[in-house]
Amino acid sequence: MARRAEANNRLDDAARAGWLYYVAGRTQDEIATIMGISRQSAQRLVSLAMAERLIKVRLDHPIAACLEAAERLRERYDLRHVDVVPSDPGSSSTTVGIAEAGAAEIERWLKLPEPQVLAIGTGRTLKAAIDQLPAMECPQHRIVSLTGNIGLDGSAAYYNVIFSMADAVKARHFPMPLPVLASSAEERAVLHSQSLVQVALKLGAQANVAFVGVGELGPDAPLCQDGFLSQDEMGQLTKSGAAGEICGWMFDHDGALMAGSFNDRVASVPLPSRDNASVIGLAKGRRKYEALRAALKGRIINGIITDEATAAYLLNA
Amino acid sequence: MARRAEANNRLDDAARAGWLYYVAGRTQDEIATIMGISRQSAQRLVSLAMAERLIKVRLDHPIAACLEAAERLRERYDLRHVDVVPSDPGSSSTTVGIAEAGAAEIERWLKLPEPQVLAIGTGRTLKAAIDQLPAMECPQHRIVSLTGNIGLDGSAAYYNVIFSMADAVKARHFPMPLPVLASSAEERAVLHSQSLVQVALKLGAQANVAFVGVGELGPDAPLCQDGFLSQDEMGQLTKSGAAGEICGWMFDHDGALMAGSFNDRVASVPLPSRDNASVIGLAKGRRKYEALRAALKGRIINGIITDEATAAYLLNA
DNA sequence: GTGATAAGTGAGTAATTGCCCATGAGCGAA
DNA sequence: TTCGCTCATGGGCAATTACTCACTTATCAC
Repeated sequence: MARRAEANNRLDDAARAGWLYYVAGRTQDEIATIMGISRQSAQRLVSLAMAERLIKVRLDHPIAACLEAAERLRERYDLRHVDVVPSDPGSSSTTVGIAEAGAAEIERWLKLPEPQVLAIGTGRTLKAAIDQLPAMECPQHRIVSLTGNIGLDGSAAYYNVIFSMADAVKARHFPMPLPVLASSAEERAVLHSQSLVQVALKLGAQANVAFVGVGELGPDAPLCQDGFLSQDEMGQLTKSGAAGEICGWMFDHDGALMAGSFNDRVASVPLPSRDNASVIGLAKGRRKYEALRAALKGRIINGIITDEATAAYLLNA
Repeated sequence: MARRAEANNRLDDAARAGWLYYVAGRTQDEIATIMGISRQSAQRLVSLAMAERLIKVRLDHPIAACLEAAERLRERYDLRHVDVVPSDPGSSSTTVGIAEAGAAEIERWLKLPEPQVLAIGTGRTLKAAIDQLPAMECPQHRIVSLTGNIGLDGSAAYYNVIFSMADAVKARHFPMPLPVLASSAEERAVLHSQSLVQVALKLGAQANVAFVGVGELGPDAPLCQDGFLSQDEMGQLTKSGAAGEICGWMFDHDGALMAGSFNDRVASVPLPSRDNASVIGLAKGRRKYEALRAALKGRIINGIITDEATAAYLLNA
C-alpha cells in the first residue's frame, strides 16, 4: 500500500514534470525550481515520463509522400485502412513508427462507444504496438486472441500479446488456451471442441476488426527463432510455395491459404471474414516485402500499417 | 501554386523531421544526415513542426486534466499555488484527495530549512489534512492557529487543528486561547488585548503561509452544525449577501469581507496579507463551489487545493 | 542488529539543442 | 540591369539536456 502509493506519487511527479516540460514548455531547471527538486531529478522525472509512456507524441500532418503512397495502396489493393509512416533509413528496428501508428488505430477502435469485438494476433510488431497503448477503460468491448498462448514447453508464449493488452485496456479479454500448432488435424479438432476455445472461436468469427502481424518465412523467420518450426519443416513449406504466414496460417505467393498438412494443424482462430471485418496487418521492412505483397494480393488482409519504403515496394511489385 | 507547393514541401519536411525527432528518437544531427541538410536546418524544421502544431504531445496520466485545470485556475485567479487532485465521482467524502495533497503542501513548507511561520485555520478538511502529516522535527518553524480553540461550552473545539498538528510536528505551536466568536466587538477588543493572544496576532501577521478551510453558509453549514451560529443568525447573514466564511470571516459573493456586526465579533487572527504570504484554501465539493468562487474572486485566498470537478466549476463560473 | 541489494541523489561532463548573426540566393520593382 | 527586400542557410556560441559515477538512503532477508 505504502509502496504502491509511493510508486504512484513518483509517476504523478513524472507526469507533472513531463507536462511542465512538453506541454507548458518549461525548462528542466524551471521544473526543478517549481517542484523543489534538483535539476537532475527533474530530468529523471521527465525521462521517466517518457519511459513510462505517460507522454504521447503523435504527428498530425499528412506527409504528402506518405499520404499519396497510402492512397495508391488503397486503390491498388482495395483496402479499407492504410497507414504509411515515414521511413527511417538508418534504423534497423522493425517496429519503430508502425508500433505508434498501430496503437493509434487500435485506440481509435477502443474509443468507439458502440461495443466492438477486437481480434488480436501475435508477434513482435504487434507487441510493440500494444506497448504503446495508454491505460483505457472500455467495458463495452471484447478482445479476443487469434492465436494460442501456449508455447512448445507449455509456458505462455512471450509474444502472445493479449495479456500485455489486458494490462493496459480494461475490457473483457479472451485468450486462446491452446498451443499455436497442434500435432495433427485430429488433435486440433479435439482441442477446438473445448468450451473455452469455442468461446474464442465464436468471438473471432464476430470480430469487427483484427490486428495481425505478418510473418515472413525462411531460415530466420520468427516461427523458427521461437522454435515452433524446425528448419526442415520450414524448408518443406517454402519449397511447396509458402510465402508468409499470419497467425500461423500459411499462404502462397498469390496469397491463397495453402491446403495441406500444416494449415490443418494450425490451432489459431480463423481470420475474420474480410467482407465484414477489417483485418489490418502491421509490418514493414525488407524481409516482409514478399509476405506482405502476397497477403495483400490474396486479400488475406484488407488493411495495412507500414512505412514508406515498404509501401513503395508494394506499389512497384 | 508554386509557392503553395513549396510551403507544403516545407511542412512536409517539417513533419518528416518532427517524426524522426520525436517518434523515431533521432538526434537533429542524424536527421540532417538522413535528409541531406545542415543540422541547423534540421533544427528549424523540428521547431517549425512544433510551431505549426504538427507534433501533438499529450500526457496520458490521470493527473493530466488536473494539471491543465490547475494552470488555468492559476491564470484565471492569479494564484500563487494551485493543486488540483483527481475527482473521485463515487466518493461522497469532502476530504479524500485534498487531505493528502494539503498534507503534502504543508510538508513541503515544513521541510524548508529557513524558519517559517505557518498559520493554520480550522475545519474538517484541514483536520483531515493534518491527520495525513508524518511525524516531523522542525524546530526552526513556528505554527500559529488563526482561530480560537475554545468552543461555546468552554471546551476545546474539536476541529481546531493546531493540537492535532502539534502531535505530529515538533515545532513551536501557538494556539489561540479564545472562543471563535466574541459576544460583541468590545468583548473582542478585551480578549485581543491579552498578552497570549497578542503573540498569536503578531505571529499571524508575520505568517509566510496560511492553510485555511473554506466554509459554506446555509442551514447545513458547519458553523451551524457545531452550534456556533443559530439558524436565525445564519438566515440573516445569507439574506444580507454572505457567500462563505474563512476562519469565521464572512464575505459576500464578490469576496469582499462584510462590514457589520458579525465580522466585528469574529475573534480570529486576521488573515495574513495576500501580498506577502500564501493563503491557501482547501476545499472541494458542490456545497463549497460558491464560497470558493467568491473567496477567489475577492482574493481572500491566493492559493487553492481542490479537485477536478470543483476546478471545472471555478473555471466556468 | 547487520549486511546485501536496490533505488535515489547530486556533481561533473559530454552531447545536444536553441538562438543570433552575417551571408547570399531569389524575386519583384524601378 | 540594379536595387531593395525577404528569407533560408550555416557558423558559432550559449543554454539546455543526457549520461556516468560515486555516494547516500531505504528495504529486506537473515
